[in-house]
Amino acid sequence: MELSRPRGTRDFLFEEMKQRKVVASTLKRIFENYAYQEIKTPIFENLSLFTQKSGDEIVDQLYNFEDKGERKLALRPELTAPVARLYMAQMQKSPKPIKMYYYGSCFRYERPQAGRFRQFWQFGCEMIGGKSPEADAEIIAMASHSLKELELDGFEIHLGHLGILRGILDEENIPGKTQDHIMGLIDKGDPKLLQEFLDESEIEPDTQKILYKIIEMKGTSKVLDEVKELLKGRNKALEALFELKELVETLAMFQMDDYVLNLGIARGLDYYSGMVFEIYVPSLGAQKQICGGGTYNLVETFGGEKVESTGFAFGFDRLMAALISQKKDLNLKVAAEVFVAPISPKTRGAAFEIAQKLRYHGIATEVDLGRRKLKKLLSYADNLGVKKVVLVGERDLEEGKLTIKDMQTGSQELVNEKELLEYIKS
RNA sequence: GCCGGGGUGGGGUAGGUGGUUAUCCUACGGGACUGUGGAUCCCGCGACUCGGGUUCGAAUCUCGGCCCCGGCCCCA
Repeated sequence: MELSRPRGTRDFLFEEMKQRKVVASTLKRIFENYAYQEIKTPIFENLSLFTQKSGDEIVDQLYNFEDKGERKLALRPELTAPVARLYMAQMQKSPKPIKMYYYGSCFRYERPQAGRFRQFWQFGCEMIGGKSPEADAEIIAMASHSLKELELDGFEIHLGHLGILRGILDEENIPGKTQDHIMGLIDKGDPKLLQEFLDESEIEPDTQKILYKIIEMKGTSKVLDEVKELLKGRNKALEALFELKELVETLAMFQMDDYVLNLGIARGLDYYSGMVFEIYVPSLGAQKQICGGGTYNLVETFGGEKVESTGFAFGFDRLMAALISQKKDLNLKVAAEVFVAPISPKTRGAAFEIAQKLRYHGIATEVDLGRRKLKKLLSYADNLGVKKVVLVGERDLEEGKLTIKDMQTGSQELVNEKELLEYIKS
């Protein structure tokens, strides 16, 4: 029998699960502080949900199958499309903006490597409707706030706007498909390939120069003025630039200044339309991106009424990898706070009574289930990391007392049975 | 899909020019030891990724598969 895990999957043991739980609950707390509400969608969807958006090519990158009713299904490769589907089906007439977040695993049929698995987790959010610089700013501020709360060091937020590049190309009457191809080349970050393509295209040399310059533009809000000069007379691109400028000004009101403007961000996706941002942790290596998002128009590509949305998702596993590599103290809980140890077989019954009492009062408690000797119990309790051991002895019980051992100091104290709860809680 | 490096008890490891019973730490089980024994000591359990080849003999050499690690492609 084959007992190994499928390729690209992982088991998470106690310690790792605790770390992941701490991080997930921190993110939940922050998102909820920004008035986002959690949703959950199915692990599998109709295959067409994903092919409609990204074309049939993606089929070889996802886990798809036919069920017994010959329905074509796929394990979800991401969560934006399912959320858009949910919105279309049930929320189109809900008051805007709709703010929701999700946490769940996604599946892609890819070659596993650093920071890349076949089952991976995304923690993200979508704000549907209510597009404004304020909305975009709040989202970016929330992403940044989340990482600060987790005390992640060395992350870089890169912020751009696709409307600038698209605007230039639109005004040159470049057809959509060609535009997508160019954006793809820009996203790759390989100047040679881009140049080769542009050389063969019919794009004016002047425009080409501007494109090259813009995708190199990085830095503080000063670059916006430089870009403005470059874009003289190109109204569509200027409009996008103005939007970005407004966003930058609004970010200042959200006390956000730790980002880099990067007009070379293209994000391979064709449904992104406006502001885009990505967050990197360079120390992670090849898969350094831990977050990506922006403004998009997905609902429209699904045939719904046009509504602008903004969203982003953390690559949860990469975020974990970054935090763990920085050895962040994640406030891990131990499995049990208290261990109840019968000193002799005769007090086992009393030990269960005490353990149940503690548990009903919300104290994580472990008790001897293996009829082991005291030495083993103390050793086990030590391994568990409990703070206190309640020693249940015959002689003490006769006087209505219990011995409580502090595992850190080794000191012991006799306590009245009735005062146990108070003593433990203090 | 491509390139490179790997895989030894539950966890972490030594051995690698072929040659007795495969090293050590830890964890686990038992005992010294039936109310303080979380210590110490003793005993025990437990592994060469899988399959083929070379060989009298393979953890070691060789070929292939699987999986892991790193990189490329891709990355919604």
